[in-house]
Amino acid sequence: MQIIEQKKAFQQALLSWYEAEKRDLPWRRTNNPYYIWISEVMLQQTRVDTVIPYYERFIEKFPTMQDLSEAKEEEILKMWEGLGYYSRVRNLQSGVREVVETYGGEVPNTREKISALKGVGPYTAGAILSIAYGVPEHAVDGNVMRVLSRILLIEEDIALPRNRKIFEQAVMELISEEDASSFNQALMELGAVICTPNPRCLLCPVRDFCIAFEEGKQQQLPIKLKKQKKKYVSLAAFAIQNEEGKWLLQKRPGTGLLAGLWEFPMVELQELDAVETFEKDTGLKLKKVTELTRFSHLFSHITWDIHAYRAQLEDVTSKEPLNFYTKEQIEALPKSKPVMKIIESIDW
DNA sequence: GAGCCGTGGTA
DNA sequence: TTACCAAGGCT
Repeated sequence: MQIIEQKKAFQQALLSWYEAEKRDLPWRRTNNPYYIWISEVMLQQTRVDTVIPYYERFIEKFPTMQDLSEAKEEEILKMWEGLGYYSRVRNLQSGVREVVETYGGEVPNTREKISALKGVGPYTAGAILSIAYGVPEHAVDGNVMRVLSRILLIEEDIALPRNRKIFEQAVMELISEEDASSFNQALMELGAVICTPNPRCLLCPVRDFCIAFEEGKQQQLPIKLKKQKKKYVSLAAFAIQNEEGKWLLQKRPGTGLLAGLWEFPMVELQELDAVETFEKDTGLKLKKVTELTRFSHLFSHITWDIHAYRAQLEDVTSKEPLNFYTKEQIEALPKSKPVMKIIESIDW
């Protein structure tokens, strides 16, 4: 394989470009393994521009692992509000607690130990090891698979998990032992700004090493076959006020979609009328029902069609205790995007 | 291994 | 508007 023979030249071209062109990102100004860890978790399936303000606020609120360890779930969810994939922050806290308790507050520096931490998979383990500690370990994400599939003309389906090891082995062949941190970040940076899905090959620092470019196949790579079908769910949400003007809110279950976030009571609609379905499902009686808004919210795998209503309770005596909150209290609770959209439609 | 788990940007 | 994407991991 010709690129292996030119390994040193490839490394130099890539690293020189990275040193000259790399973006000035907050987490590139530190080697603190805890901060690198936070950034890597936030960056999972999430764009750099989105992450930056969350990262800044998070390390300001929880500057040390001790601080994060002692935080309440409500606090950490609030700091994650709007970022998505909320289990990430619970797993992060769980992993940090384990480091504090088991490793004396020192993030371990071997793949085996660090991979055992909650929320740390093969990519994040390699990223922390190489970026924070300089360990020459692979950190294969979507960028790296796209970049290497082109440079090495790897035509295996990157949607299949078992093909990851092809790319991990390739990185271990090519990685710079002297600067594993910059090498791994450079591959990702290249994928983020040059070797994008629509590649800008004329600006590429390693064009001369790219087999796909040589053969004009860069647009056809990477091969990604799997595509998911979406589910559609129709929901009715009710913003219900009591006599004091407070609003009925409930917390979602601790696992699953939008786990632990707060929302107005919702029911899934089949054929029945929204009010009828709600009263049947909850045992509550509504009055003064008016329509608030209707919109769709797209998740990665589900589409919610939400009908939102404003209402009051006909019968305040309920078997279960109902919790009502003021506008100020609601603003302080962690909420999902759909809920925030409903709130925006309310004429307070 | 396939499905689940958010959100915002982009063509 | 639709579809796909973006520094993945868990079950």
